[in-house]
Amino acid sequence: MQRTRFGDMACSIARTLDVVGEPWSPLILRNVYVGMTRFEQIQQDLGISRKVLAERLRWLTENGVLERQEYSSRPPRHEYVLTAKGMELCDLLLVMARWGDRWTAGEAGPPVLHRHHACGEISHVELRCAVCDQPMRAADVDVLPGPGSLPAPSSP
Amino acid sequence: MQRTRFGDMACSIARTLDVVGEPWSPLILRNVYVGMTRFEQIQQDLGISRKVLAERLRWLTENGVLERQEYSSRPPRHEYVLTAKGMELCDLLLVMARWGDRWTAGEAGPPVLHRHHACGEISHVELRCAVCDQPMRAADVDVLPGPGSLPAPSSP
DNA sequence: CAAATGAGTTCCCTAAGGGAACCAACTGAA
DNA sequence: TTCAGTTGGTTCCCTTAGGGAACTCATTTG
Repeated sequence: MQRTRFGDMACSIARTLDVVGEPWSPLILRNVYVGMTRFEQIQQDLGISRKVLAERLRWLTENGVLERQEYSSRPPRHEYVLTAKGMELCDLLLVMARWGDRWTAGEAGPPVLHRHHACGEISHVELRCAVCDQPMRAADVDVLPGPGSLPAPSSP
Repeated sequence: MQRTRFGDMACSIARTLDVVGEPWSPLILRNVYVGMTRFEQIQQDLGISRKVLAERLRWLTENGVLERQEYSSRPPRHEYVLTAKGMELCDLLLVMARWGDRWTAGEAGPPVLHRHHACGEISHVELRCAVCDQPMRAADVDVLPGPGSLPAPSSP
C-alpha cells in the first residue's frame, strides 16, 4: 500500500505517529502495559493477524519502545516489556482513554477505570502547564515555530 | 486491505483509534488546529493523496470531530473547522508532540513551541490527576475493569 | 511416542493508499 | 466572449499492506 513515511517530517506529532501511528500499535502497547506481554496472548486478545503482530512488535522493538526478553531459555520463549521510552508513550494511552470515555463511551460508562497510586482514587488525567500548573488544553496555547523547524543550518 | 474495525471494542482507546487511528488523521487534525482549514492547503502541506484526504475529512466530519463550513457561497467553497469534540482531541496532539519532542527531536530541538495563554510562557503539557493534582503518568496508575466492560446487561 | 505450547513465518487474497488525470462551478482578465 | 485559474473534490489504475489460515521449529508434558 506504499505508505508515506512520517519519520522525516519536521513535526514531533508526525515522528510520534511514525512509531505508533499504525492503528494496532497503541492497542499492542496497551496490552503490554497492562501485563499482557506474550505473543499468543496479545494475538488472541486483539484478534490481530499473527503476521501483522510480528511486524509491529519488531518495529516497536527496533524503535526502543519495547524490549524483547527471554523468560525461558529451554524452550526459548520471549516476552515484550516496556522501556522507559515506551512507558512514557503509554501516557498517550491515558489521554486517548480519557477522550474515548468522554466521547464514545455510551450508557455503559467507561470500560476501564484508572486508580491513581498517589491518592488511591479512581481518577483520570488532566493536562496542566509544566510552567504555571494551570490547565493547558489545546485551546489554551499558541503554536509557534521552534528551533527544529529551521530548514537547514547554513554552513556553506 | 480489509482493516479490522475498532469501534465496537469495549475499550476507549480502541474507540478513539477508530476515529483518529489511521495515520493521517492526527496530522489533518493538527493542520486544522493551527488554522489550515482548506482542502488544497492541507493536501499540499501534508503531501497526502487527494483521495485519502477526502475520505478522512468525510470520516472526521461524520464522527463529529470536524465541521464542514461554507465560507463562500458563489463559488461554493468549504473549509473544515474543529468541533468541541475535535478540539478536545487536539489535547492528544499536545501529548504526542511532547513525546516526539523528548524522544525523536534531535540536535535541532523541537520543531514547534507551545505558548500557554494563562502564563504567556513557552511550556509543555504535564499529566496530572483530576482528583489530587499530583502527577499522573502511565506508571502511576492501576487499571481496573469499569462498568462499560461488562459483557451485557442480564435482562432475560 | 503423541499431543500441546509458544512464537513466529509463509502463502494467498482482498482492499486501502498513492498518484495522476479528470470534473464542476465559478471568477477575473484579455 | 472566451479562456485560464482556483477550489474542492472524484475516478482510475497500480502497488502493497492487512487478514487469515496453514505450516514450522523447539521443547515439554502425558
